[in-house]
Amino acid sequence: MSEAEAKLETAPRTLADRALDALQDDIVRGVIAPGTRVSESDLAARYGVSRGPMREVIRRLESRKLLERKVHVGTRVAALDPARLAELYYLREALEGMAARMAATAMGDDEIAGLYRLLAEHEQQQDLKEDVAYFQREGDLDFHYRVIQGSHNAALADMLIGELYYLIRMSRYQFSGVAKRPLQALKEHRQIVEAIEARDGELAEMLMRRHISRARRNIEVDNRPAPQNRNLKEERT
Amino acid sequence: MSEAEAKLETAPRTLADRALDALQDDIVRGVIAPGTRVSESDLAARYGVSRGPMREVIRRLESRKLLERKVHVGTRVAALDPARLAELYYLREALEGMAARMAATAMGDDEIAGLYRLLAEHEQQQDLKEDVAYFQREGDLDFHYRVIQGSHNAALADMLIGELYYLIRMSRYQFSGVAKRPLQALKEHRQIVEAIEARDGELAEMLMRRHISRARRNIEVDNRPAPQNRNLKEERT
DNA sequence: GCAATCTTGATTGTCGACAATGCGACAAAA
DNA sequence: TTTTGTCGCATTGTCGACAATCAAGATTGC
Repeated sequence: MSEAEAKLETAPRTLADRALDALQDDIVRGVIAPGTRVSESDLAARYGVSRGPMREVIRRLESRKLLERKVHVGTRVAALDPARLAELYYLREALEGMAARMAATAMGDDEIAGLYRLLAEHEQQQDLKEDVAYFQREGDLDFHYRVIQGSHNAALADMLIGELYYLIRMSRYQFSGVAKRPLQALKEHRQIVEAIEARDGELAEMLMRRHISRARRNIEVDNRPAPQNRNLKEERT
Repeated sequence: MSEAEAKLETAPRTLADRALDALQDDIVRGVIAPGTRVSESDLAARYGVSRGPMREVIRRLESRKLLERKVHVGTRVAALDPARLAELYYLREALEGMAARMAATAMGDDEIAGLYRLLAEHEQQQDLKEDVAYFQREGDLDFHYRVIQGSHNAALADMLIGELYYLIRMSRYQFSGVAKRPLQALKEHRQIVEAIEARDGELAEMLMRRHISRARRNIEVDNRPAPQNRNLKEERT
């Protein structure tokens, strides 16, 4: 499974670590609905630990913005309104753009070859046309993970994968309609890889930013819940 | 004091919160030297709390990368080698570039006026030429804080101010030679503000990125400790 | 003299109990 | 009927004690 995050066996895992993974997974996958109020005791009982470790878990997930806490009141699972999600996509645009730029100069030839192999896999799955949305969902993240890692910037990778992407993954379970333009997205992926192979950092950054910007606009028009004080008549006409 | 982060009085503060602020400040200001090994009991005694709240504090500072922890072994204060610091500046370049872009369209006229006032203050202090480095040090951060807030992107501001800037501030205490080009930096600040006033997001982003990129190159040549396996002769010639 | 093993000390991980705080229900008064 | 004050319960915040683990020094055998 790719969800294990490929941790080294040598790292000893504590009760809190296991509970962290379990709770995080339940939140990301929506097993615990967004906005749900959770109590320390309940969570502790649910994951078979005491309140001590569970408090640690809560603090860590709080700093990852997966939980929201009010002192002396309680904790609830984070809820992503479309506005907040759009904010996150601006973050992705900036950070992954930089990642693509750095990847163009820092990636080894073997890594680039791996990217091409991944791309080929996705294009083949695309031909099969079965469960496209799901494969594309995970495959898309795989692609982005690789580019991020390819930047060889540990701080950048940590911020993206260790903090931002949990929320992105959660949003994909919350708002189901994600991979609506898989063919176009795949083309854009290929363009990005080609720019990286050409060692053209500027181009790679620009393409990645456009790629993510389009994804953002896609979700923005998708869930258009509260047209605040704007008159829609003009557009409709 | 500006260090209080201007929190609302209504937010109740717990023991752990106070200990967090105190320890964080001691780490950022270098009162506890980078790399120092710290034990939970010692810290708990030092800040007058029990080990429970102190463990929470440690977990939170760990996620802010101010502490590094190994399970069953212990915790030590983060040490910033120049390479890691450069990584952080690439993050700043990406994120604050985006912040400047968004600020150009999102900032209100009053906020822009405030930016100009701040700029005027700094230029006046610059004229006095007394303790330039220190003023510039804090003033520089004030400027960047304002642009970040001006983006009106809560997630972006939170990531920059709530996570990245503690490390940046710490680096300024660790590597003393920071504000080596205050006049040039001030000119660049003014350019950025003018781009924001002109509502030119693209230009504001470009200028901010160049501004931070120059700061990065500045620290890179400053502390040049380990030229790994690169031959410097060609560049020197 | 050197290496492998054991023991010891300290530190972290975990747990249950107690104190402090906030929220909601209920009742009483306007 | 509405509002306000009070009470009680549930949840969080805090603490001290016990168990598990690791690092280092002492010991023993070769």
